[in-house]
Order: sequence, then C-alpha cells, then structure tokens
Amino acid sequence: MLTLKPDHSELVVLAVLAEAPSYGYAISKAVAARSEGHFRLGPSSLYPMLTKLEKQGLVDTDWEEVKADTADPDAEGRKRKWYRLSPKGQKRLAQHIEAYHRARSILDTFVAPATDGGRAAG
Amino acid sequence: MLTLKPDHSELVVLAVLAEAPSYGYAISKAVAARSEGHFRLGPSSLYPMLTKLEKQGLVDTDWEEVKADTADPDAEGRKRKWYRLSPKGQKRLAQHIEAYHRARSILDTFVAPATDGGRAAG
DNA sequence: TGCGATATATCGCAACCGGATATATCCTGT
DNA sequence: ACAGGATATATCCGGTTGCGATATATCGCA
Repeated sequence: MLTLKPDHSELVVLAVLAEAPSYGYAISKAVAARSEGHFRLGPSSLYPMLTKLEKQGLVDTDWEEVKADTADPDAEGRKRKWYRLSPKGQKRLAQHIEAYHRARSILDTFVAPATDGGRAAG
Repeated sequence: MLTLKPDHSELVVLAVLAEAPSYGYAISKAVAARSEGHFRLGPSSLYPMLTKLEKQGLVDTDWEEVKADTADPDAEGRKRKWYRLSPKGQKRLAQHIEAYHRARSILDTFVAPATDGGRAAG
C-alpha cells in the first residue's frame, strides 16, 4: 500500500546525508542549491525532522565546536551538529527510494492521458 | 516554488474526472483499479476533498436519482452525486501536472547517485 | 559598533489523511 | 421474505506533517 503523499522531505534529507555527513544549516542550503531554489527546507521543517531521524536511529550525530579566532581557549564557540547516515538510515533511504519509484510510476499513469483501461465510472 | 509534498490525492481525483464525469464511489474504485490496488482513497479522504473541490469551483455537480425498480413513481431512490471537471478545474489539473513533473525531475536528481554538483556541506 | 550571515531550536496553527462510525438504498442468493 | 453484502454519501476525531513566526547566540566583515 503506497502513501499518496510520501514524505519527500525525509527522502531528500536522507539522500543528501547519503552523499556526505552534514549539519542542519548546510543541509538546508544544499537542498535549495541542488533543486535550484525550487525546494526549500526551512528551520522549522528541518530541525524537528532531524530530531526525529535521530530518535529513530537513522542518523548518528556529533557536536563540533566551531571555535572563534579568540585567545581564550575556554571560550564557547558556535556549535555545529553533524549528522551521519546510520546503516539503519541507509536501509530507510533505500525503502524511500523504492517507494518513490513505485509512487512515481503509478502517478504517471494518472497524469498521462489514458489509452483504455480504468474508466472513471465502474 | 515547489511544494515538497504536493497534494497527490487532488491530482489523482482531478485526473480521473478529466477522463469522464464520475461520482464518489466510482472515483474511489477507479483510483484503486488504475493503481492496481496501490492507491486507496477511502470515504473519509475522498468526500471532504470533493466538497472542497466543489467549494473552490473546480468541479460542477449534479444529483442523479437512481430509481429502484419500484411501482411507486414518488419513491425516493438512491442518490448519486456526479462531479464534472469545470474549466477552472482543468486549469488546476494542468497546474498540478506541471508541478508534479517539476517535482519529479528534481526529486530524481536527489534519488539518483550524484555525479558532481551540490555537495552536502557548503 | 552594527549588521547580515551562520546555526540551532521551539511554539502553535492549518492542512491532510485515514480509521471508525452513521445512514440509507440496491441487489443477489436462498 | 429475509439476510447480507455491495452501493453510496457523509461526518467525527486523532495523529502527522509542514511551515510561519519567533527566540537565542555566535561569526565575519565593514
């Protein structure tokens, strides 16, 4: 049973992370760049999803301290949370891709002008 | 700007109605049949949407009296609400299809293994 | 010193989907 | 005559999702 509305956002994020580990802000930019600005993933959509992915064990995380150019070695710098695709996440991505391909082929039959089968009224 | 999650249900219903006028129950069956059972549109999803389409003027409606085989001519039979795509609905369908095609081509670039452009971190 | 970009995160609203439920008629088999 | 399944439309409600608005804080540059 296919979902009529597959979670494209999750697919996209997992696909981006499949190429290389990344962090929230960079993922947001990467999605916009790769889609030539057609897809946007704002903070309010992205971060809750990343948290969800983390809870589900689809991604592993690490904090990076982006130290400022300061003399004080104890100074707290900007923090960057890196996300890596876990093996579980890779399997999930494969499932997403397969589901997307099936949904796509079926949707294509609806979008394409019908030749014979499947009249509207039964 | 593309929606990551286009309303596929609406696209499907409009596409079915583009072939021929139909009514709720038949649309539900047609969707299941054309998708070989992979897409399902149950009453609780379909009827609110048809009502929405009607309110937006995307479909025109007519009630059909499906008279039973009875002697009484005044007997109330089963009612069937037919939906026809309006010109406005045809335009909307065209927009849906165009949006779907764009979303599909972009999603394909995410799904396909990347060759060079658009690294995750930037 | 200030401002835009970087960076993460939550709140709350609206939309959507689907299970459960309600109502009523038609058709077929027994 | 009756039962049961198919036909046919419709609402209620809860879970999920997505997003605008908002909050906080640092970095880099002029």
